[in-house]
Amino acid sequence: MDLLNSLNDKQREAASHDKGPVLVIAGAGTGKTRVLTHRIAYLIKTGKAHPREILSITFTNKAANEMKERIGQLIDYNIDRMWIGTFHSICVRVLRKNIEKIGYDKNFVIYDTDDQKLLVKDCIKEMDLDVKKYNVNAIRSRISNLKNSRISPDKFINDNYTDFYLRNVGELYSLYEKKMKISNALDFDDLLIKTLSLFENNKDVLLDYQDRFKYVLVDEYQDTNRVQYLLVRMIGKKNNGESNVFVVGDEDQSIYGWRGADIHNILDFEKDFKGAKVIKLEQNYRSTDIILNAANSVIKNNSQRKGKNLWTDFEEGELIRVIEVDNEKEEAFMIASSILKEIKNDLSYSNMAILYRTNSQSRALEERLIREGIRYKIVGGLKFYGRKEIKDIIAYLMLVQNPKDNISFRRIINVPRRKIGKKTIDTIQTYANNNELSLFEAAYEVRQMELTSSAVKSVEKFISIIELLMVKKDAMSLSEFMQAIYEDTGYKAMLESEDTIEGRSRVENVNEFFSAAVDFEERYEQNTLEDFLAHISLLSDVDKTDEKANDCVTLLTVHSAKGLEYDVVFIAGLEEKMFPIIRDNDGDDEDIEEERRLFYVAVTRAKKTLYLSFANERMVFGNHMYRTKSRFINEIPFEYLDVEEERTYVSKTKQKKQETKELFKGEIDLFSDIKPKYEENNKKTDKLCMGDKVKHKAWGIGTIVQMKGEGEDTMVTIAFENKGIKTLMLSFAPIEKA
DNA sequence: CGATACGTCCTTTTT
DNA sequence: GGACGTATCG
Repeated sequence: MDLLNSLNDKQREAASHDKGPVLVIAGAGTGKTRVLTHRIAYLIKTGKAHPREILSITFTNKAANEMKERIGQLIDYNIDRMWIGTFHSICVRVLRKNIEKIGYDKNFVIYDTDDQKLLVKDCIKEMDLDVKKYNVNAIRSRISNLKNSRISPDKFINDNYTDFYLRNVGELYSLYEKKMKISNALDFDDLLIKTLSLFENNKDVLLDYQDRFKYVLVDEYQDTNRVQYLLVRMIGKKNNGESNVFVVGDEDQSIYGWRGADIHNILDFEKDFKGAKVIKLEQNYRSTDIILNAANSVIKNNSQRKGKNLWTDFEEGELIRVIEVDNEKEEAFMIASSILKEIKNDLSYSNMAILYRTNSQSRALEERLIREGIRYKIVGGLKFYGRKEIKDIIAYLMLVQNPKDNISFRRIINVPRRKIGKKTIDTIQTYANNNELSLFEAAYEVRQMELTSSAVKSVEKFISIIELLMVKKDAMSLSEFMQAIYEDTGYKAMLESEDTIEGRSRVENVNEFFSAAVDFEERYEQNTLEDFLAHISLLSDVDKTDEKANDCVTLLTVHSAKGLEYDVVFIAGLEEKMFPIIRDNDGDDEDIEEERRLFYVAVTRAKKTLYLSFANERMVFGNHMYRTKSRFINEIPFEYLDVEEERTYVSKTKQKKQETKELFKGEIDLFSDIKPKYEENNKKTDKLCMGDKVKHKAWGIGTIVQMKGEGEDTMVTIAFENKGIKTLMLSFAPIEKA
């Protein structure tokens, strides 16, 4: 069949497999997405399955969309009725239809990690516990772990009755669950767990889905957790003993153990699904021989693996460049310089990525990239949807969608200011707690509470605003409704009256959010408010990055980089305690193995060129900390490395650094056509000051609203008339006094 | 009630 | 070095 002609033998064997469970062990870059898309196309084209009989689970929505597209290119069938998406989005789909069967309202909302934290905080306060002893984040992740292990609050409390601290953790867990229920809200874990219990308690519902989905495919199987495994088994294993479960994964790329992912799911697949066929894909089509050998040498230090060895037909390629620097600023400098050098080799920015272990590393890199005029985009980190103004608008949306949502209620009852202060809110909260009501329900009975008449009036006014919006919701399209929210609540007036730099950039953000809603409306048929809310809360960081931002260097964590590839990859911060991250007193072997897998993932993102950098000193919380080279660099055989840079940096005197800077300066200037001469610019520092009008080459006229730093490090924030607020390095910005 | 001023904690990684 | 919470004052 010519559909499968372009595949190699192993890939074809997997794609054309008929009935029965299959585990495809697919090393990095061995074409697993090809196998998945071709398999689906094959199933449909040969008539083995109708699109609606296929359930395909991916790790991100982006991966789902790409797969859909690629299948569409392979065959000429309508595949809209196929289910493809992340575990979470598929569970939402199931729950929207069936959640009433397990005692929730259909209009439930999804709480993200921030919402969860607020809720945990509430619980700690309500139980009058010491905030210092009960760390919100620790409790939150503990609750998450317990939920995923399916340990109930009662059981946990009983098991730990003699331990004061743990017993309280159990009580917090219990209270948290109670509050979630009152708010008719589900957290990320609930989406999976509630689906599981729905299936367990309603066999008929489960049977429907078992019947429907003849073929179940799961990508990134190594990163599934216990609950996800159970879901796959439930839907995949039919009553007649048949199970057409097709999972693809790579135990060497299992990097979500901390989130409950269980590497044993993939290691034990053959036990779990009797008669499973195992197919190994070992030919890599991505990286050079040297990069691959380096990756292999590192990962073989792990014990928890099935074992495989990637190989390639590709040429040997370049040596891996190791860069040793003094600190994170120099690291950023060296990376930026190397990017500019690579640009010379006909590579574009979009072919390059900088990977790091923690999001906080992006700042130093970013500063340098701005300074060198290198376009970049950051995946994750400062999250658009995490901004106050966006969260506020979302809270309004969520409250109208589900009035029981207490977290959202609290968030916006006094934003914009409505003269409803802490005391009033506490009173409502107490009343709500005593009567087992949600805050919104309690607010209706505000007259029964001991409050001043003006407070009562303010609360009632707030209620009527929300009530009106609830009516409007059903009469308007999503985007119209969002506009109504913005105006009716007074939020728009609040932002516009602010008239500060931040205020204006908030207006811009809100507008951007609205255009995202319009976009959503046009793109999807299912485009109600609840669809939109589910959509935005389930987007992954990778999903959120702007595809349209063209020709940019990508900055992202190694976790976010999973599944992606670039010609040139920089891995930054390769120091002990950084990558691998080792927290003070736990030297768990399993943790180190996961870190090593993470490094393996990072290395195998590179197609042609790989840079590894480490700093001898790094700022942590504003303290200088000495660092040593990561063990992972030492695990790569020396013959694959080019450590020349090390010699450049043998001396740590300032003079030596100057020399290196000089060395790169000439090259940098070659490419910086938008960057005027450095010296000339430096003089601007003296001339310009706050409030001055300036003219920018690209952005036109603007006003300086902030200046930070001195001399060549001065940063200016300029409010442009049409282009918004930008922060620039004064010494490099193409601006002049207007 | 709300604005401002300082102290404390923190950081893995994300659906 | 920054987000967030508490203290203090207008």
